[in-house]
Amino acid sequence: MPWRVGPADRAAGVRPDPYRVWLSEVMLQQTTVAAVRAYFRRFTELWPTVGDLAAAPDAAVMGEWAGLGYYARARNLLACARAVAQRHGGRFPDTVEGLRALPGIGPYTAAAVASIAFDRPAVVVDGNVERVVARLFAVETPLPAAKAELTRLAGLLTPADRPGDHAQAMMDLGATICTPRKPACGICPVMAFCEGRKQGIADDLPRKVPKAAKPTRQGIVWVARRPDGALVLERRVDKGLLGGMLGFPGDGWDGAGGEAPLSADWRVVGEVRHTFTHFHLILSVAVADTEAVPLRGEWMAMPAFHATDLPTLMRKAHDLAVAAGGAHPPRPLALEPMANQLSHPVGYLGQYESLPGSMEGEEG
DNA sequence: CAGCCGTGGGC
DNA sequence: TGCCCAAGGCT
Repeated sequence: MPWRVGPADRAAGVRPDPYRVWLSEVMLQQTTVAAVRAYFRRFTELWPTVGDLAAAPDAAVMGEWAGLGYYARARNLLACARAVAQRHGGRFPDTVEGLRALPGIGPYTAAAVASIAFDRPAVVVDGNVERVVARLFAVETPLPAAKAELTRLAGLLTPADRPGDHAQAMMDLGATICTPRKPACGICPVMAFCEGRKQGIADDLPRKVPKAAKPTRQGIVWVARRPDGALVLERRVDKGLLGGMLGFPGDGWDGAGGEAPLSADWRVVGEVRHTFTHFHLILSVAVADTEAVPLRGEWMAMPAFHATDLPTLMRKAHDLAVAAGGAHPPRPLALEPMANQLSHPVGYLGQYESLPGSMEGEEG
């Protein structure tokens, strides 16, 4: 990833830019590297410093985050940037405690930024580290109950020397070798010390409590289309599902209830299926061609609004509604590819700076 | 502290 | 195709 500092620079005392480390760590919360890469590039192009981000309009940041998910992260990202700019003079705190006090920065992100950006000996525990440590010490207690014990054990491994490199090495080990399924124990640099492998249970660790089944909800969104291509959209409240994001007015599929945003000849043109973290959704998409003034939301059109500003569920509804013909067939809109379809995974092995044990000194 | 909160890729 | 999953934080 672009925030990484090469061995020569690191030897010269160069540390990664805390802003870029923080931004990438927030984006990587519960999100894959492949999905993050294009977003990280775009954000740092638009807003090279935390001050630039702090000065950005809410709608611009939410629109750029669209498609990445967990939208509270984007709201907290902006709140954090503004706090750093206004209360810390544009510099990130260089301690775990200082970082932890900022919005959207929890135990993991505080430790990661303190460790990677400031070389503090913080104990960095993400899902990768939990897995690596559970296997190394053959911890059979299921998560999340095992969390405290895994953190304690991870602390035993954290060195005073080069803690930032250690943290990244642990996470890289989990991402590339000590993987959730079919770990590559044969090429693991620490296989000799792995109690899980010795006991033949590494593949099954860490154990986790089974998750509840997802219910299926149903609902509808209304897509009002104007002859000039404008659509009726509304900004969702800053909490809950898709909070703070643009969307089409909908009914009670999210529990809020509601009616069509305006009176018109609504036609259901199809349905969209989407799965959220804790439920499946079957969403009917109704379309009407009208120029009426909406009771909810407002008419929006390019360039102020772009389809890529929508979260994925709404993007699906948008694409279906725009593709559906009507009394006033809209001009064909060029559907831009979603940003995260432009990125491709690349191997991490070439980026290793160091790993404990046999991979020490191996450079990319 | 358990529930809430997205998404796309792998199998 | 459908199910399962993965680099947290907030309340």
